[in-house]
Amino acid sequence: MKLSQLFTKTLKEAPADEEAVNAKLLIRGGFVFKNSAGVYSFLPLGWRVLTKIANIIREEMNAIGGQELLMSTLVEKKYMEPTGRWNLDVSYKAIPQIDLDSYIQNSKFKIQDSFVLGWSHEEVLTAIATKYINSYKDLPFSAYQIQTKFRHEPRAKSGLLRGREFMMKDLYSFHTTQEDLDNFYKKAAEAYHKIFERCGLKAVYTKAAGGVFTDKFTHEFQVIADVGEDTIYVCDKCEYAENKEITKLKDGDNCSECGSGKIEAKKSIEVGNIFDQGTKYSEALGLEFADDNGNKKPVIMGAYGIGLGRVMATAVEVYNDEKGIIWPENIAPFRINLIVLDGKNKEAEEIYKELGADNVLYDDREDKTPGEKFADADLIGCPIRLVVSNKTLEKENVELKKRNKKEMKLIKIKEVFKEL
RNA sequence: CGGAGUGUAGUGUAACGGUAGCACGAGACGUUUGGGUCGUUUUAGUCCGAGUUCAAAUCUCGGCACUCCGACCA
Repeated sequence: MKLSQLFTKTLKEAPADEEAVNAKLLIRGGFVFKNSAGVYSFLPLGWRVLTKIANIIREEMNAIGGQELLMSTLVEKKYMEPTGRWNLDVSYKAIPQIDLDSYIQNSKFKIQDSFVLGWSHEEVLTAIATKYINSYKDLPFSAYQIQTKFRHEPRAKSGLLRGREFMMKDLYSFHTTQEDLDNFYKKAAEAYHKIFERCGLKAVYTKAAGGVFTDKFTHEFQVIADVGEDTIYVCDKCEYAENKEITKLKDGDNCSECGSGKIEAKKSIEVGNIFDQGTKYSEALGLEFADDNGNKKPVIMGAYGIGLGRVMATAVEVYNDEKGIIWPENIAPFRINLIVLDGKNKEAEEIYKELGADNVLYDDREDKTPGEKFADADLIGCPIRLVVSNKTLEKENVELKKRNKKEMKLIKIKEVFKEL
Protein backbone atom coordinates (compact mmCIF):
# COMPACT_ATOMS: atom_id res chain seq x y z
CA MET A 1 0.00 0.00 0.00
CA LYS A 2 1.24 3.41 -0.89
CA LEU A 3 0.91 5.89 1.90
CA SER A 4 0.27 8.63 -0.62
CA GLN A 5 -2.94 6.80 -1.55
CA LEU A 6 -4.16 6.06 1.97
CA PHE A 7 -7.15 8.29 2.58
CA THR A 8 -6.61 8.56 6.31
CA LYS A 9 -3.99 10.73 7.93
CA THR A 10 -2.17 10.67 11.19
CA LEU A 11 -2.84 13.25 13.86
CA LYS A 12 -0.11 15.04 15.69
CA GLU A 13 -2.16 15.20 18.84
CA ALA A 14 -4.71 12.91 20.38
CA PRO A 15 -8.20 14.16 21.18
CA ALA A 16 -7.97 15.95 24.52
CA ASP A 17 -10.62 13.94 26.29
CA GLU A 18 -9.18 10.53 25.53
CA GLU A 19 -7.26 9.00 28.36
CA ALA A 20 -6.86 5.38 27.33
CA VAL A 21 -3.60 4.76 25.51
CA ASN A 22 -5.25 2.48 22.98
CA ALA A 23 -7.80 5.16 22.09
CA LYS A 24 -5.17 7.87 21.77
CA LEU A 25 -2.81 5.91 19.58
CA LEU A 26 -5.38 4.16 17.43
CA ILE A 27 -7.16 7.42 16.71
CA ARG A 28 -3.94 9.34 16.10
CA GLY A 29 -2.64 6.68 13.75
CA GLY A 30 -5.86 6.59 11.76
CA PHE A 31 -6.66 3.00 12.68
CA VAL A 32 -10.12 3.74 14.00
CA PHE A 33 -12.70 6.50 14.00
CA LYS A 34 -14.76 7.04 17.07
CA ASN A 35 -18.38 7.52 16.05
CA SER A 36 -19.75 7.52 19.57
CA ALA A 37 -18.59 6.37 22.96
CA GLY A 38 -17.90 2.66 22.58
CA VAL A 39 -18.79 2.72 18.90
CA TYR A 40 -15.91 2.65 16.46
CA SER A 41 -15.40 2.37 12.75
CA PHE A 42 -12.34 0.52 11.58
CA LEU A 43 -10.37 2.46 8.99
CA PRO A 44 -8.12 0.77 6.44
CA LEU A 45 -5.14 0.37 8.78
CA GLY A 46 -7.27 -0.77 11.69
CA TRP A 47 -9.27 -3.12 9.53
CA ARG A 48 -6.08 -4.78 8.35
CA VAL A 49 -5.09 -5.41 11.96
CA LEU A 50 -8.52 -6.74 12.79
CA THR A 51 -8.50 -8.97 9.74
CA LYS A 52 -5.14 -10.43 10.73
CA ILE A 53 -6.45 -11.18 14.20
CA ALA A 54 -9.55 -12.73 12.64
CA ASN A 55 -7.45 -14.95 10.41
CA ILE A 56 -5.31 -16.19 13.27
CA ILE A 57 -8.46 -17.03 15.20
CA ARG A 58 -9.94 -18.74 12.14
CA GLU A 59 -6.92 -20.94 11.66
CA GLU A 60 -6.90 -22.08 15.25
CA MET A 61 -10.65 -22.63 15.39
CA ASN A 62 -10.58 -24.60 12.16
CA ALA A 63 -7.71 -26.64 13.58
CA ILE A 64 -9.90 -27.92 16.42
CA GLY A 65 -12.72 -28.70 14.03
CA GLY A 66 -14.76 -25.53 14.34
CA GLN A 67 -16.91 -24.87 11.29
CA GLU A 68 -17.26 -21.24 10.33
CA LEU A 69 -20.70 -19.87 9.62
CA LEU A 70 -22.52 -16.57 9.95
CA MET A 71 -25.69 -16.19 11.92
CA SER A 72 -28.32 -13.51 11.69
CA THR A 73 -27.79 -10.30 13.57
CA LEU A 74 -31.50 -9.66 14.08
CA VAL A 75 -32.73 -12.20 16.59
CA GLU A 76 -36.43 -12.64 17.09
CA LYS A 77 -38.12 -12.90 20.45
CA LYS A 78 -38.98 -16.54 19.93
CA TYR A 79 -35.33 -17.47 20.20
CA MET A 80 -34.46 -15.47 23.29
CA GLU A 81 -37.60 -15.82 25.36
CA PRO A 82 -37.29 -19.55 26.15
CA THR A 83 -33.94 -18.94 27.84
CA GLY A 84 -35.08 -15.83 29.68
CA ARG A 85 -32.64 -13.60 27.84
CA TRP A 86 -35.11 -11.56 25.76
CA ASN A 87 -35.46 -8.64 28.11
CA LEU A 88 -32.00 -8.27 29.57
CA ASP A 89 -30.49 -4.82 29.99
CA VAL A 90 -27.72 -5.62 27.53
CA SER A 91 -30.20 -5.74 24.69
CA TYR A 92 -30.51 -3.24 21.91
CA LYS A 93 -33.96 -3.79 20.48
CA ALA A 94 -34.58 -3.20 16.80
CA ILE A 95 -38.04 -1.74 16.47
CA PRO A 96 -39.58 -1.15 13.05
CA GLN A 97 -40.29 2.47 12.19
CA ILE A 98 -44.05 2.71 11.81
CA ASP A 99 -46.22 5.66 12.47
CA LEU A 100 -48.03 5.62 15.75
CA ASP A 101 -51.57 5.71 14.32
CA SER A 102 -51.13 2.64 12.22
CA TYR A 103 -49.34 1.08 15.11
CA ILE A 104 -52.33 1.57 17.36
CA GLN A 105 -54.89 0.61 14.70
CA ASN A 106 -53.05 -2.42 13.46
CA SER A 107 -52.85 -4.83 16.32
CA LYS A 108 -50.63 -7.11 14.28
CA PHE A 109 -47.69 -4.86 15.05
CA LYS A 110 -46.35 -5.49 18.47
CA ILE A 111 -43.16 -3.89 19.60
CA GLN A 112 -42.35 -6.86 21.74
CA ASP A 113 -42.41 -9.06 18.66
CA SER A 114 -39.52 -7.17 17.21
CA PHE A 115 -35.91 -8.16 17.24
CA VAL A 116 -32.92 -7.85 19.47
CA LEU A 117 -29.58 -7.05 17.87
CA GLY A 118 -27.65 -10.18 18.64
CA TRP A 119 -25.39 -9.91 21.65
CA SER A 120 -24.67 -13.64 21.94
CA HIS A 121 -25.85 -16.49 19.77
CA GLU A 122 -26.34 -19.58 21.90
CA GLU A 123 -30.07 -19.55 21.20
CA VAL A 124 -29.75 -19.05 17.48
CA LEU A 125 -27.26 -21.82 16.91
CA THR A 126 -29.07 -24.15 19.28
CA ALA A 127 -32.29 -23.54 17.36
CA ILE A 128 -30.47 -24.22 14.09
CA ALA A 129 -28.99 -27.39 15.54
CA THR A 130 -32.42 -28.79 16.45
CA LYS A 131 -33.06 -29.04 12.74
CA TYR A 132 -29.97 -31.13 12.01
CA ILE A 133 -29.01 -32.94 15.19
CA ASN A 134 -31.05 -36.04 15.96
CA SER A 135 -28.73 -38.80 16.99
CA TYR A 136 -25.55 -39.30 18.96
CA LYS A 137 -24.05 -39.98 15.54
CA ASP A 138 -24.48 -36.31 14.66
CA LEU A 139 -22.35 -35.29 17.62
CA PRO A 140 -20.06 -33.77 18.60
CA PHE A 141 -19.74 -30.72 16.46
CA SER A 142 -18.66 -27.14 16.89
CA ALA A 143 -19.32 -24.02 14.87
CA TYR A 144 -18.27 -20.43 15.13
CA GLN A 145 -18.72 -17.05 13.58
CA ILE A 146 -16.94 -13.74 13.57
CA GLN A 147 -19.58 -11.07 13.81
CA THR A 148 -20.46 -7.73 15.28
CA LYS A 149 -22.14 -7.97 18.64
CA PHE A 150 -24.32 -5.28 20.14
CA ARG A 151 -24.41 -4.86 23.86
CA HIS A 152 -25.79 -1.93 25.71
CA GLU A 153 -23.00 -0.87 28.01
CA PRO A 154 -24.16 1.53 30.69
CA ARG A 155 -20.67 2.87 30.60
CA ALA A 156 -18.58 2.30 27.52
CA LYS A 157 -14.98 3.11 28.30
CA SER A 158 -11.26 2.75 27.77
CA GLY A 159 -11.26 3.12 24.01
CA LEU A 160 -11.88 -0.19 22.31
CA LEU A 161 -11.72 -2.15 25.53
CA ARG A 162 -15.38 -1.83 26.40
CA GLY A 163 -17.66 -0.99 23.54
CA ARG A 164 -21.32 -1.13 22.69
CA GLU A 165 -20.64 -2.64 19.33
CA PHE A 166 -17.72 -4.94 18.77
CA MET A 167 -16.44 -7.74 16.63
CA MET A 168 -16.49 -11.08 18.36
CA LYS A 169 -15.62 -14.63 17.56
CA ASP A 170 -18.11 -16.92 19.21
CA LEU A 171 -17.79 -20.65 18.96
CA TYR A 172 -20.29 -23.12 20.34
CA SER A 173 -19.69 -26.82 20.86
CA PHE A 174 -22.23 -29.62 21.20
CA HIS A 175 -21.62 -32.92 22.95
CA THR A 176 -23.27 -36.12 24.11
CA THR A 177 -21.34 -36.42 27.37
CA GLN A 178 -19.68 -34.22 29.94
CA GLU A 179 -16.38 -36.03 29.31
CA ASP A 180 -16.56 -35.16 25.66
CA LEU A 181 -17.24 -31.52 26.47
CA ASP A 182 -14.39 -31.49 28.98
CA ASN A 183 -12.00 -32.79 26.36
CA PHE A 184 -13.08 -30.24 23.83
CA TYR A 185 -12.91 -27.52 26.46
CA LYS A 186 -9.25 -28.36 27.00
CA LYS A 187 -8.59 -28.35 23.28
CA ALA A 188 -10.29 -24.99 22.96
CA ALA A 189 -8.23 -23.61 25.83
CA GLU A 190 -5.04 -24.74 24.10
CA ALA A 191 -6.21 -23.17 20.86
CA TYR A 192 -6.89 -19.94 22.72
CA HIS A 193 -3.41 -19.91 24.18
CA LYS A 194 -2.04 -20.32 20.66
CA ILE A 195 -4.20 -17.51 19.36
CA PHE A 196 -3.09 -15.04 21.99
CA GLU A 197 0.50 -16.10 21.67
CA ARG A 198 0.38 -15.56 17.92
CA CYS A 199 -1.11 -12.14 18.59
CA GLY A 200 1.88 -11.38 20.79
CA LEU A 201 -0.09 -11.51 24.01
CA LYS A 202 0.51 -13.52 27.13
CA ALA A 203 -2.85 -14.59 28.50
CA VAL A 204 -3.32 -16.00 31.97
CA TYR A 205 -5.87 -18.81 32.23
CA THR A 206 -8.18 -17.69 35.00
CA LYS A 207 -11.03 -19.36 36.83
CA ALA A 208 -14.07 -17.09 36.96
CA ALA A 209 -17.84 -16.79 37.29
CA GLY A 210 -20.17 -17.36 34.38
CA GLY A 211 -22.61 -14.49 34.78
CA VAL A 212 -25.70 -14.87 32.61
CA PHE A 213 -24.08 -17.46 30.37
CA THR A 214 -23.81 -20.29 32.81
CA ASP A 215 -24.13 -21.13 36.49
CA LYS A 216 -20.87 -23.04 36.39
CA PHE A 217 -17.35 -21.75 36.73
CA THR A 218 -15.80 -20.53 33.53
CA HIS A 219 -12.32 -19.70 32.40
CA GLU A 220 -11.10 -16.36 31.22
CA PHE A 221 -7.97 -15.45 29.34
CA GLN A 222 -6.56 -12.43 31.06
CA VAL A 223 -3.74 -10.21 29.85
CA ILE A 224 -2.07 -8.41 32.71
CA ALA A 225 -2.25 -4.65 32.18
CA ASP A 226 -2.94 -1.70 34.41
CA VAL A 227 -5.83 -0.40 32.30
CA GLY A 228 -7.64 -3.67 32.80
CA GLU A 229 -10.94 -3.51 34.61
CA ASP A 230 -10.61 -6.98 36.07
CA THR A 231 -8.51 -8.01 39.02
CA ILE A 232 -7.09 -11.49 39.12
CA TYR A 233 -5.15 -13.30 41.80
CA VAL A 234 -2.24 -15.06 40.16
CA CYS A 235 0.44 -17.35 41.48
CA ASP A 236 3.84 -15.91 40.60
CA LYS A 237 5.20 -19.39 40.05
CA CYS A 238 2.67 -21.76 38.48
CA GLU A 239 0.38 -19.02 37.16
CA TYR A 240 -2.72 -20.53 38.62
CA ALA A 241 -5.23 -17.66 38.68
CA GLU A 242 -8.69 -16.82 39.89
CA ASN A 243 -10.84 -13.79 39.17
CA LYS A 244 -11.52 -11.44 42.06
CA GLU A 245 -15.26 -12.01 41.60
CA ILE A 246 -15.07 -15.59 42.84
CA THR A 247 -11.79 -16.00 44.62
CA LYS A 248 -11.04 -16.57 48.25
CA LEU A 249 -7.37 -15.95 47.56
CA LYS A 250 -5.64 -12.88 48.95
CA ASP A 251 -2.58 -10.92 47.96
CA GLY A 252 0.45 -12.58 49.52
CA ASP A 253 -1.16 -16.01 50.10
CA ASN A 254 0.74 -19.15 49.35
CA CYS A 255 -0.49 -20.80 46.19
CA SER A 256 -2.65 -23.81 46.96
CA GLU A 257 -1.99 -25.35 43.55
CA CYS A 258 1.79 -25.52 43.42
CA GLY A 259 2.40 -25.00 47.11
CA SER A 260 5.43 -22.77 46.71
CA GLY A 261 4.33 -19.71 44.75
CA LYS A 262 2.97 -16.43 46.09
CA ILE A 263 -0.41 -15.07 45.09
CA GLU A 264 -0.40 -11.54 43.68
CA ALA A 265 -3.32 -9.31 42.73
CA LYS A 266 -3.03 -7.94 39.19
CA LYS A 267 -5.16 -5.72 37.00
CA SER A 268 -5.99 -7.44 33.77
CA ILE A 269 -7.93 -7.34 30.52
CA GLU A 270 -10.23 -10.22 29.67
CA VAL A 271 -9.49 -11.01 26.04
CA GLY A 272 -11.34 -14.29 25.85
CA ASN A 273 -13.45 -16.70 27.80
CA ILE A 274 -14.74 -20.23 27.63
CA PHE A 275 -17.89 -21.57 29.21
CA ASP A 276 -19.27 -24.93 30.13
CA GLN A 277 -22.96 -24.26 29.57
CA GLY A 278 -24.27 -27.69 30.40
CA THR A 279 -27.78 -28.21 29.09
CA LYS A 280 -29.13 -24.74 29.84
CA TYR A 281 -29.74 -23.81 26.21
CA SER A 282 -30.45 -27.25 24.81
CA GLU A 283 -33.14 -27.87 27.38
CA ALA A 284 -34.75 -24.48 26.91
CA LEU A 285 -34.84 -24.84 23.13
CA GLY A 286 -35.42 -28.58 22.88
CA LEU A 287 -32.10 -29.67 21.42
CA GLU A 288 -32.00 -33.40 22.09
CA PHE A 289 -30.23 -36.38 20.67
CA ALA A 290 -31.10 -40.08 20.72
CA ASP A 291 -28.43 -42.17 22.45
CA ASP A 292 -27.53 -45.69 21.35
CA ASN A 293 -30.53 -47.02 23.25
CA GLY A 294 -32.85 -44.62 21.56
CA ASN A 295 -33.30 -42.52 24.69
CA LYS A 296 -33.62 -38.78 24.16
CA LYS A 297 -31.16 -36.62 26.05
CA PRO A 298 -30.37 -32.91 26.01
CA VAL A 299 -27.18 -31.93 24.24
CA ILE A 300 -24.34 -30.64 26.41
CA MET A 301 -22.92 -27.35 25.24
CA GLY A 302 -19.91 -25.10 25.56
CA ALA A 303 -19.31 -21.54 24.37
CA TYR A 304 -16.03 -19.83 23.59
CA GLY A 305 -15.63 -16.11 22.91
CA ILE A 306 -12.91 -13.70 21.87
CA GLY A 307 -13.34 -9.96 21.39
CA LEU A 308 -11.28 -9.00 18.35
CA GLY A 309 -11.21 -5.27 18.96
CA ARG A 310 -10.28 -5.92 22.52
CA VAL A 311 -7.34 -8.05 21.42
CA MET A 312 -6.25 -5.23 19.14
CA ALA A 313 -6.58 -2.60 21.87
CA THR A 314 -4.83 -4.83 24.39
CA ALA A 315 -1.86 -5.24 22.06
CA VAL A 316 -1.64 -1.45 21.83
CA GLU A 317 -1.87 -1.09 25.60
CA VAL A 318 0.90 -3.60 26.13
CA TYR A 319 3.16 -2.60 23.25
CA ASN A 320 3.73 1.11 22.85
CA ASP A 321 6.18 3.85 23.67
CA GLU A 322 6.06 7.64 23.70
CA LYS A 323 6.22 7.70 19.91
CA GLY A 324 3.47 5.28 19.11
CA ILE A 325 2.43 1.68 18.68
CA ILE A 326 4.83 -1.25 18.48
CA TRP A 327 2.75 -3.93 16.81
CA PRO A 328 3.46 -7.58 17.41
CA GLU A 329 4.72 -9.09 14.17
CA ASN A 330 1.64 -11.14 13.28
CA ILE A 331 -1.00 -8.49 13.69
CA ALA A 332 0.80 -5.41 12.39
CA PRO A 333 -1.13 -3.67 9.63
CA PHE A 334 1.96 -4.17 7.46
CA ARG A 335 5.14 -5.99 8.29
CA ILE A 336 7.31 -3.33 6.71
CA ASN A 337 7.19 0.43 6.52
CA LEU A 338 9.32 1.49 3.58
CA ILE A 339 10.35 5.12 3.60
CA VAL A 340 11.86 6.83 0.62
CA LEU A 341 13.67 10.13 1.15
CA ASP A 342 15.12 12.63 -1.30
CA GLY A 343 12.37 12.02 -3.84
CA LYS A 344 11.28 8.77 -5.38
CA ASN A 345 13.84 6.44 -6.82
CA LYS A 346 13.74 3.21 -8.71
CA GLU A 347 15.43 1.25 -5.95
CA ALA A 348 12.61 1.94 -3.51
CA GLU A 349 10.03 1.16 -6.17
CA GLU A 350 11.72 -2.18 -6.79
CA ILE A 351 11.82 -3.08 -3.14
CA TYR A 352 8.15 -2.21 -2.84
CA LYS A 353 7.28 -4.29 -5.86
CA GLU A 354 9.35 -7.22 -4.76
CA LEU A 355 8.09 -7.37 -1.18
CA GLY A 356 4.53 -6.71 -2.23
CA ALA A 357 1.81 -4.19 -1.53
CA ASP A 358 0.30 -6.48 1.07
CA ASN A 359 3.46 -6.57 3.14
CA VAL A 360 4.69 -3.04 2.75
CA LEU A 361 3.37 0.32 3.71
CA TYR A 362 5.32 2.42 1.26
CA ASP A 363 5.79 6.02 2.33
CA ASP A 364 6.19 7.52 -1.12
CA ARG A 365 4.82 10.92 -0.16
CA GLU A 366 6.77 13.67 -1.81
CA ASP A 367 5.40 16.56 0.21
CA LYS A 368 6.50 15.27 3.59
CA THR A 369 9.75 15.87 5.36
CA PRO A 370 11.92 13.05 6.69
CA GLY A 371 10.91 13.95 10.21
CA GLU A 372 7.25 13.55 9.45
CA LYS A 373 7.80 10.23 7.76
CA PHE A 374 9.78 8.88 10.68
CA ALA A 375 7.24 10.17 13.14
CA ASP A 376 4.42 8.51 11.21
CA ALA A 377 6.35 5.26 10.96
CA ASP A 378 6.86 5.23 14.71
CA LEU A 379 3.22 6.07 15.35
CA ILE A 380 1.80 3.46 12.97
CA GLY A 381 4.23 0.96 14.40
CA CYS A 382 5.06 -1.57 11.69
CA PRO A 383 7.69 -4.02 13.00
CA ILE A 384 10.31 -3.22 10.37
CA ARG A 385 11.32 0.12 8.90
CA LEU A 386 13.29 0.35 5.71
CA VAL A 387 14.74 3.64 4.53
CA VAL A 388 16.04 4.34 1.06
CA SER A 389 17.70 7.70 0.57
CA ASN A 390 20.56 9.30 -1.30
CA LYS A 391 22.71 8.55 1.70
CA THR A 392 21.99 4.83 1.65
CA LEU A 393 22.05 4.59 -2.12
CA GLU A 394 25.62 5.85 -2.32
CA LYS A 395 26.69 2.39 -1.33
CA GLU A 396 23.65 0.55 -2.70
CA ASN A 397 22.35 0.12 0.81
CA VAL A 398 19.02 0.15 2.56
CA GLU A 399 18.68 1.01 6.20
CA LEU A 400 16.79 -1.47 8.32
CA LYS A 401 15.47 -0.71 11.76
CA LYS A 402 13.11 -2.68 13.93
CA ARG A 403 10.42 -0.73 15.71
CA ASN A 404 11.19 -2.42 19.00
CA LYS A 405 14.96 -1.94 18.78
CA LYS A 406 17.19 1.08 18.84
CA GLU A 407 19.92 -0.06 16.48
CA MET A 408 19.69 0.24 12.76
CA LYS A 409 21.81 -1.44 10.19
CA LEU A 410 22.69 -0.96 6.56
CA ILE A 411 22.28 -3.83 4.21
CA LYS A 412 22.83 -4.21 0.51
CA ILE A 413 19.70 -3.76 -1.50
CA LYS A 414 20.15 -7.13 -3.15
CA GLU A 415 20.22 -8.80 0.22
CA VAL A 416 17.13 -7.16 1.60
CA PHE A 417 14.90 -9.88 0.28
CA LYS A 418 16.95 -12.58 1.92
CA GLU A 419 17.03 -10.66 5.16
CA LEU A 420 13.27 -10.30 5.30
C1' C B 1 -27.91 4.32 36.78
C1' G B 2 -25.25 7.53 41.04
C1' G B 3 -20.89 10.98 41.46
C1' A B 4 -17.08 14.38 39.35
C1' G B 5 -15.25 17.05 35.22
C1' U B 6 -15.21 19.01 30.22
C1' G B 7 -17.65 20.97 25.59
C1' U B 8 -14.33 27.36 21.44
C1' A B 9 -12.03 26.10 13.57
C1' G B 10 -10.45 19.32 11.19
C1' U B 11 -6.85 18.88 15.82
C1' G B 12 -4.61 21.21 20.23
C1' U B 13 -5.22 25.63 23.03
C1' A B 14 -6.25 31.29 24.70
C1' A B 15 -9.84 35.26 25.67
C1' C B 16 -12.05 40.05 33.39
C1' G B 17 -19.44 39.86 31.24
C1' G B 18 -17.20 44.24 26.36
C1' U B 19 -13.45 43.43 18.74
C1' A B 20 -13.29 35.39 19.44
C1' G B 21 -6.90 35.12 19.19
C1' C B 22 -2.67 31.65 18.62
C1' A B 23 -0.37 27.01 16.91
C1' C B 24 -0.84 22.66 14.01
C1' G B 25 -3.67 20.86 9.84
C1' A B 26 -5.77 21.98 4.99
C1' G B 27 -5.20 25.35 0.14
C1' A B 28 -1.57 28.76 -2.75
C1' C B 29 3.59 30.53 -3.69
C1' G B 30 8.53 30.11 -2.49
C1' U B 31 12.15 27.42 0.58
C1' U B 32 14.06 22.98 2.77
C1' U B 33 15.15 17.45 2.42
C1' G B 34 17.87 11.90 7.82
C1' G B 35 13.57 13.20 13.06
C1' G B 36 6.93 16.82 12.65
C1' U B 37 12.10 22.80 8.06
C1' C B 38 11.33 28.09 7.34
C1' G B 39 8.66 32.46 5.29
C1' U B 40 4.37 35.03 2.95
C1' U B 41 -0.76 34.23 2.28
C1' U B 42 -5.79 31.97 2.28
C1' U B 43 -9.24 28.89 4.92
C1' A B 44 -12.27 27.62 9.07
C1' G B 45 -14.94 27.99 15.34
C1' U B 46 -17.87 29.42 20.76
C1' C B 47 -22.52 21.76 21.37
C1' C B 48 -28.18 22.77 21.25
C1' G B 49 -32.31 25.65 23.54
C1' A B 50 -34.08 29.13 26.92
C1' G B 51 -33.04 33.01 30.64
C1' U B 52 -30.32 37.31 33.13
C1' U B 53 -27.88 41.76 30.90
C1' C B 54 -27.11 47.64 27.12
C1' A B 55 -23.79 43.47 26.11
C1' A B 56 -22.82 36.15 27.15
C1' A B 57 -17.62 31.67 24.86
C1' U B 58 -17.81 33.63 29.91
C1' C B 59 -23.38 33.99 34.59
C1' U B 60 -28.26 30.85 35.46
C1' C B 61 -31.59 26.83 34.01
C1' G B 62 -32.72 22.72 30.78
C1' G B 63 -31.05 19.30 27.10
C1' C B 64 -27.27 16.63 24.46
C1' A B 65 -22.32 14.72 23.98
C1' C B 66 -17.58 13.10 25.69
C1' U B 67 -13.97 11.62 29.67
C1' C B 68 -12.98 9.72 34.51
C1' C B 69 -14.68 7.24 39.39
C1' G B 70 -18.48 3.93 41.19
C1' A B 71 -22.61 0.36 40.22
C1' C B 72 -23.22 -3.08 36.20
C1' C B 73 -20.38 -6.13 32.95
C1' A B 74 -24.00 -11.47 29.85
